[in-house]
Amino acid sequence: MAKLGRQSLTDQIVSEVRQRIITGQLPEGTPLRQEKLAAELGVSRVPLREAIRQLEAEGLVVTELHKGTVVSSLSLAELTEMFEIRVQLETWLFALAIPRMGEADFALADAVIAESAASDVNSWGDFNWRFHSALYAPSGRTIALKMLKGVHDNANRYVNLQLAVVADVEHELVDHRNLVAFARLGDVEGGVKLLRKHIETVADNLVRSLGDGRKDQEDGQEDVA
Amino acid sequence: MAKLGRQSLTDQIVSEVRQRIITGQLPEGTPLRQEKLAAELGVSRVPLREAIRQLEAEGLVVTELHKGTVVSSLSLAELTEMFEIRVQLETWLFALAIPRMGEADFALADAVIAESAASDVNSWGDFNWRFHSALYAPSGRTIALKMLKGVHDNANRYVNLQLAVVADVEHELVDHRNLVAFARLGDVEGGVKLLRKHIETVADNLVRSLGDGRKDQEDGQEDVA
DNA sequence: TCAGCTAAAATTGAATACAATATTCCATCT
DNA sequence: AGATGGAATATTGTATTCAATTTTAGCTGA
Repeated sequence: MAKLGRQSLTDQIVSEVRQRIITGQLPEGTPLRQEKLAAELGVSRVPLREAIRQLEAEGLVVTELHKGTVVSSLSLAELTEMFEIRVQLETWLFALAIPRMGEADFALADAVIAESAASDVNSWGDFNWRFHSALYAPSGRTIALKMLKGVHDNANRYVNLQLAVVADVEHELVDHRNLVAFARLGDVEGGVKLLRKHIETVADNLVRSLGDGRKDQEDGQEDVA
Repeated sequence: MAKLGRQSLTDQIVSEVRQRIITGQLPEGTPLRQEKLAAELGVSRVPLREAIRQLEAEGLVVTELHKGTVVSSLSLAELTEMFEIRVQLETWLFALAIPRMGEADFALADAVIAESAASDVNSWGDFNWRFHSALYAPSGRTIALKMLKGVHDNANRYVNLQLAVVADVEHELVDHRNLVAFARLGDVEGGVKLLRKHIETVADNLVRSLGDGRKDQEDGQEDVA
């Protein structure tokens, strides 16, 4: 773990542990043993504990007093809810963004698409966020974007698990290109409609593919409408 | 600061400092001097630093490496955005909740209204959250509710500043009663319409009353539509 | 008076040590 | 064999100490 110049140990630990969770190196339910993990990262427990506080705020880990911290898990219902939240926030942000977008914004989104198309499937989660945030950034809603990033990060570990199916990525790329096309046309209604459908499709595919391995479905929760 | 049985020092510090920020005891821009604050709270700096990490994740404070932590401030644009986010999430949650509400849910909301009507204006922020969360809890969307609580908490410090105007609280109470009435009738469309108007009115009043004292308005941001 | 430099003081970030709590292991009893 | 109790071990939570960085104060020179 390189000591980057202007970054505290705590921040570095947050990034490292978050990455391990998102990539599945630290699967859900894994206890984070402070002594062991601190030794492995070559730091004391103090910055690690601070990092754990932050990761907990992000919902990636859960701590119980005097019992320690485990990597959190999302039920299918919670995962579904996260995509619902994405629909609510992202359709609004996209609608705000489209009338404010210029050629530089389209070019940026196109660049992210090109880069992600040429890249490794394991990087999809990162590129997906970069694409979506590029799409919404012109809205100027910084707080919502920050909240949304948290949602993306949390859902990404499951997205990453599912992406052995490369066909899904191809479909998502097609959608991404079409979203930019609608934005270029200034077609808010069409863009928002596709975005909603895009997110719902991703959610359906993910929940379906994960549903086989998860029998602890919470009740009282409907499908993404 | 009483030592409650099953709560870590860090959690207690989070609550205490959050409360001080929300009530204005720690105004925006105030530096949090770790040594001084830890001494005042009768704890070491270690749990205080952990608490600061959590408060930072909540957006209530901002930390700069090696320079310390200050109570965060929201621009008018950011405050406006928070109410916009509330509109997006709360109208959705309320629409989901109404068909799922039973007499116990209405009674709970009514009880919060009665309690807040009989209470001190300074408690309004807490009661307001309790009311709104009671209204949406039947939706079953726990993640969204948690995110929403963060938004309410952060905006509350400004709500608390403005509430010298008691007339605003009276109007809000009327709206609250009418929201419950719509829910009782199962009128999703009417309820959502009133809720949207309710939140937008609160936002307009707040921004208008704060606008006089804040000349640092961010540009490029529209009014709540 | 202002600018620049240096040392001292203040503050933050992290390591180490100590206290408190939970878990595991072992012995004993039924 | 299973249950119970106690001691040892592991782990977490927090205090104290040390190291690194920033800020402040004072001095000097132009």
